[in-house]
This record gives sequence, structure tokens and C-alpha cells, in this order.
Amino acid sequence: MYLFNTLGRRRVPFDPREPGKVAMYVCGPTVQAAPHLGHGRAAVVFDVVARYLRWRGYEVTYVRNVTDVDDKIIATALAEGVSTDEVVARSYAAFSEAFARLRVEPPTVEPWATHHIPEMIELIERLVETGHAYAAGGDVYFSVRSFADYGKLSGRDLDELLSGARIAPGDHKRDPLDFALWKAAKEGEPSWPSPWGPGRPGWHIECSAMARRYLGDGFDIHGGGQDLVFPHHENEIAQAEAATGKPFARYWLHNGMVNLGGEKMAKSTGHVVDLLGALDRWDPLAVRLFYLRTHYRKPIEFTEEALADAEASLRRLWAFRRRVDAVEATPDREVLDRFIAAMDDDFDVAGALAVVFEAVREGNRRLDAGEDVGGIAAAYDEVVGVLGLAEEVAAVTIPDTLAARFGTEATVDALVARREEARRARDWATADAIRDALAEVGIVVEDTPHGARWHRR
RNA sequence: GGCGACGUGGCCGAGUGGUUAGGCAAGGGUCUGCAAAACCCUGUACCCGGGUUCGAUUCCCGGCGUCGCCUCCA
Repeated sequence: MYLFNTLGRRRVPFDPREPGKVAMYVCGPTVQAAPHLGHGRAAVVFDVVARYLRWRGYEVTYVRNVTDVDDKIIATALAEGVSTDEVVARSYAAFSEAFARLRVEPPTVEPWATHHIPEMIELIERLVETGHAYAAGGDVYFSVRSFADYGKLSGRDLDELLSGARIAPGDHKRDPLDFALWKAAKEGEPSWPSPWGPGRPGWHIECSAMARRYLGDGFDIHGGGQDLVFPHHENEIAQAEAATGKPFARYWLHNGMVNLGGEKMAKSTGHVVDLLGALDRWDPLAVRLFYLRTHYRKPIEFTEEALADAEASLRRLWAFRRRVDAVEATPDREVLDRFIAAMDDDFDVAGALAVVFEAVREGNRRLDAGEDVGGIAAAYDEVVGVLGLAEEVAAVTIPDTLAARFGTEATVDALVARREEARRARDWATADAIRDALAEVGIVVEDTPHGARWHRR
């Protein structure tokens, strides 16, 4: 299995810290506002990474944090005249709902920043003790120049960074490159006691502290959006490695951005497509497929056509599976092997999807020929399950009035049977009327040589 | 300006030194009461200019273009 490691910018063999086990940490959302399409991508991408690794037999510990203390949360609360807790609760609920609808499995651990202040303080203390950090005016800063490896992830050169660096008013930095580990409390802000006085953690320290808390040093995979490479992940490495002298994370994976009109979606500029809104408008799994059909490291452009396209592709997949009843066969080995070959190559989901579509075509062909498709259908269930794209078969209820019109019970099966009866009698008018009536309540009926089949929408 | 990624057929999107990716859309056909689904057939694409090579979309150099990071950001 090969991964593209941002650290080193190369495709390298994946070799976990402990055989058979994978420890991974992914930067989760700052619960400040409603999620947009970009947040969904990161969640789905790493969901598939975790699902796939588990499917391949690894015992995966997946940690995805929640950042619940931050400048913008405070600003939003202030602007709306509500508590920060309220802003956090509202945003967290929206993220959770969106992720669930995208069929993102919950991580093994979902640590909240504010529940890990002691771990952060401890890490900061170690940095101060070892001379990598200094307190100034109630703040504590990381001394970037004290960490020789600074820039190794993002490929930055300290002297070139200088031009962009700045010291904001009120900072007590000794060097413009330094960044805050701890910020002294200001009036009306949430704060916690610390050796440097009341305050709150800087953004970067939480991830270093929580990743170490749950996964230890030298854990396997650290993921996040490409926009976090610098400075966030660079800083995480600096803090953790300066404090411990040990490697922090071994493989760094970064997902590409979701663009809108050629430009990255960004919360700060309001240049976004609301995620929950999109999930209302399109099938959530079509949104999931929209994310998945492009390699995770590439940017994707949001367009309505792209979503419609994904929906059509999904329907093709699902239509095949509906043609097959219960599957108890052994999954087709070739399909599985080709799927694995694609996924093992830095999670080439697009390539893996091609395998699925080819299997579907072969399956349909065999069904048309009256041949057995058990192995293919079983393989389909395996791989589509790993990708989280299987159709959800929900219970269907229809109004009694509809059934009454055609003199039958209020079940889809009863109406379909009634229609079959009409068809046998060559009563096309009744047959079509039933089909139309079912269509109005979202049921599609299709005739096959072996009788009618129906499905939702 | 610095660092990095990318540029594939109507659209989306993998991949490869020389044999069909795949999806969507389109046209033709088979099947079918109609419809839907499905299957078959149809498109020889890889930014531009050099170079390496028997041969490059695939490697190297240059150019053009797009995007990301360099400030909060999935």
C-alpha cells in the first residue's frame, strides 16, 4: 500500500508504527458557523481512508477533534449577543447532522479542545522549560527559530517567510515568525487558569496535545485540508517535536479544496455553498460521490451539473443492485483484487469506482443472459460498502386513499400486484394509472421478464 | 515575489513510454403494450515549443494558463 506523504512530497510505502494497527488524527472543524461543501469533503475523504484501512484488516484508531475555542467563535458570540457555548452548540449540531447525512462514520474519539486544556498547558510548560517557548505579557509564544526543522512539511524557508510575517498590535512576540501557544485573557472572553495567568490556548497547540493524548508520539497518519499545511500543521510538528524530541506523525495526508467559480470556498469570505442546503437539494450520497470521484488531493469544482452527474451515476449503481435479491455468494475475487489495487495506490477512489462500474456492467450483462451474478453482487456489496455508497432501503408508506382508488391494500406490493393483474388483462389504462399514481408518491415501477420491480424515487 | 499542485475526448475524471480506464451526455440498434432499466455499437483525447527515445499524452527543459499556500480557513 502506497500513500502520498506531504512530508517529503513523495509516494511512499505505508508501514504502520505497529503491525496491524493504524493511529490517525484528522483536523476537524472549528465549530463557529454552518458547514459548507468544503468541510464535507474533508470528512468524507478521511472517512473512506478509515473505512478502507479497517476493511483491509487494520485496527484503526481515528481521532477527529472539534475546535470549540477560537477568535471567531468569540466574535460571533459577541456580535449576536449570545454565549460562546451557544455558538458552539449550534454549529456542532449542524456539522454532526451534515456528516451523518453524508454517511460519515463517527471517529473513534472526537475530542473537544476545551476539554484538554491541562494537556495543552503541560505541553506548553515543557516547551518553555526546554527553551522553545517564552512567556511575555501573559501570552506564551513558540520560538520558531529554536526549532531547526521548522518548514520541513510545507517546504518553507524561514528567511523567505519573514516578508509575510508580522506582529499584530498587542502581541509580545520577539520574532515576527513566532506564534502564540497561549493567549492572555481579554475582558469577557472564555479563559482558563494557567501558570501564565488566565487565558486560552492558541489554535495549533490543541492538535499537538490531543493527538499525543490519544495516539502517542509517532502515530501513523495525520490528515486535514491542504490549506492547513501551513502554518497549522507545520506548527503542530514544531510544538510536538520540539517538546518531545520524537517524531510527531509519520504520514501527512491532505485533501484538495472544493472550488466555486474557480476559487476555493472559504468561510472567511462567504464564498461558500451551504452543506446542509446541498444535502437537501441532492441525494446526500450523490454529494458523497461527487467528493469521491475526484482523487482526494486534487481540487474539485462545484457545479450543479457535477452533482446531477453524480446522481445519475449513483442511480446506475443502485439499479444494478436492485436486480439482485439477497446475496450469499463469495465475492468475486477479481473485482476485489482490482478494487484493492486501485485503493492501495494512494486511495485512487476514481480508479476503484471504474472497477465498480465495470463490475456492474458485467453483472447486468449476466443478468440479461440469465446467468449467476452472486459473486459480482457480493463483491459489489463489499466495495460499495467500503465507499459508503450503498443505497439505503427505507420503509415506504403510501396513503390509503391511493390504494382505495384501485381497490387494494395500502402497500406498494399490493398495488404493484393489482397492476400486474391489469397488465395480464391487457388493461393498459388501469396499469398505467397505477404506475402514475405510484410515481406521484415517489415510487418507480419497472417491468421485467420476471415480473415488476419497484423502488423509491 | 517565494513554495507547491495541476492542464486528458461535449462535460467530469483515472492512468500509462508502444495494446479499451470509468461516469454523464449524444447518436444508432436489441428488448419492450407503453415506459423504465439493461445490453450491443459509435468518439482514437491527452496545453504549446524543444529534447531524450525505435517510439511520449506518459521522462527532461522552456513557455503559456489555472489553482492553492505564504493571514483565519477542510
